Amino acid sequence: MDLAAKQSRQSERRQEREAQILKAAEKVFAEAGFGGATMQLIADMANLPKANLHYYFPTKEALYRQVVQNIFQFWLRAADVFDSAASPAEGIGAYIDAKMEISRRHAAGSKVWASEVMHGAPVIQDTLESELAEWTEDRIKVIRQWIDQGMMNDINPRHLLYMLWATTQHYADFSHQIETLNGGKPLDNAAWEAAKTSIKQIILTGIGALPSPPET
Amino acid sequence: MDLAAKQSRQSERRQEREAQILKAAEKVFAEAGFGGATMQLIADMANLPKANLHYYFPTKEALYRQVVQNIFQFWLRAADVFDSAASPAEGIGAYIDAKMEISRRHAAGSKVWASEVMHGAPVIQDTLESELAEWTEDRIKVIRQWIDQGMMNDINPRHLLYMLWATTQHYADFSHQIETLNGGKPLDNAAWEAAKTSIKQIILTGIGALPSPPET
DNA sequence: GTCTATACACTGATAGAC
DNA sequence: GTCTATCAGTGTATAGAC
Repeated sequence: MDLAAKQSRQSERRQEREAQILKAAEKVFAEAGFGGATMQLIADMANLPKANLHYYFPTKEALYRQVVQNIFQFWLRAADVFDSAASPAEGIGAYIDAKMEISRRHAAGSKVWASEVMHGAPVIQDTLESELAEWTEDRIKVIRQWIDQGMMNDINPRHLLYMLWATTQHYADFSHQIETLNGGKPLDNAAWEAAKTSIKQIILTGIGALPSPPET
Repeated sequence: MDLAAKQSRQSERRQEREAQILKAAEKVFAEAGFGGATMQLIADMANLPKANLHYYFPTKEALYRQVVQNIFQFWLRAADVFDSAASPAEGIGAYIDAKMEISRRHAAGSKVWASEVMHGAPVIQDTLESELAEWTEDRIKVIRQWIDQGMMNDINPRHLLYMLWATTQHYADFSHQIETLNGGKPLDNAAWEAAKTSIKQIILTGIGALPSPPET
């Protein structure tokens, strides 16, 4: 076996380990917060000796930084549906569906992001100022176009975006409260569908993006 | 001076100190999380020696517990406007205004609450199961009545409540992100009014609680 | 590359002088 | 009642054996 192949195989093993650690770290950071999480807890969850973590990630903060960055990139990729839509009902509806699916499948990541922002974004402030700000301005332009074309009411695009973020991420960040109010059980398929339907009904009706509001 | 008066004066001083410590603790817990907060940081912010904290609150957890309980009682009291309303537009509109005012004036408290829930509500689980569950069921009944009386569309009351909580608390819990997207400055009076107006416009229109949707 | 043992800093909490 | 000095425990990070 030549050197390149050997390096490649080692690189693969390394990436597997890194992914394994990142997955465990995401869960522990979500459950305990940055300060409450310990390298010992993460190591136990990843089935590795504590010291090995420092071999793959030099410091606790570097590991945390990687977790948060991964989540943010995930958010961004999932928002592509917004642009390719022909109408606000289609674009915003698909965006709500996509974000709700993320809240269901990646609740831990959403919680880490929320915690990071709540504590003043100590490690992703630059990302907020550059990438998120840019993304937001672009989406505001799309919404403005829809308004100008008479496809929806004249609402404030920025606050509409905040409402979309808040409402969808609430089902991840406050999942424990929602479960408690659901009799201690996670929402089942029907309940998740009801949530998506309710959100879309209220918001799409609220911004005048539906042909005729339901007169049920 | 008799004994009762002396005890009363001492009790007053003690309550002042406790309030002083609780205020500092709320801020530190909000900024750093439970694990990231230290008794030293709280003592510094309250201008007291570290050991004195243990004189008023036996443990760090007891102090934290008191902070969270105070916040929850605050939430509950501020929600009275919901019941005394004659219509959904009036009741829900006033509830949105009240919750947005809390998000503006008590952002730190809202963050501590959010963090507590995100981490699985280790200290207020019983409160969630009893007081919050009861409050929620009562409000759902009020909304159901409004629907039955034809004053609003047939939407899912529970998910409407979650949307109201998510949207209003977002302005407190994600205030740092919102500030960053606002050019690094806090929202001014006009921006807060715009937020309240946008939320009420979308939700009240969305649930069919307004006489005629704005055709702007 | 991997893991054991350990260094060093810091935390929550307390004992005891005032 | 208040504060200084200190303890015991724990956390991150690393040195060094294998």
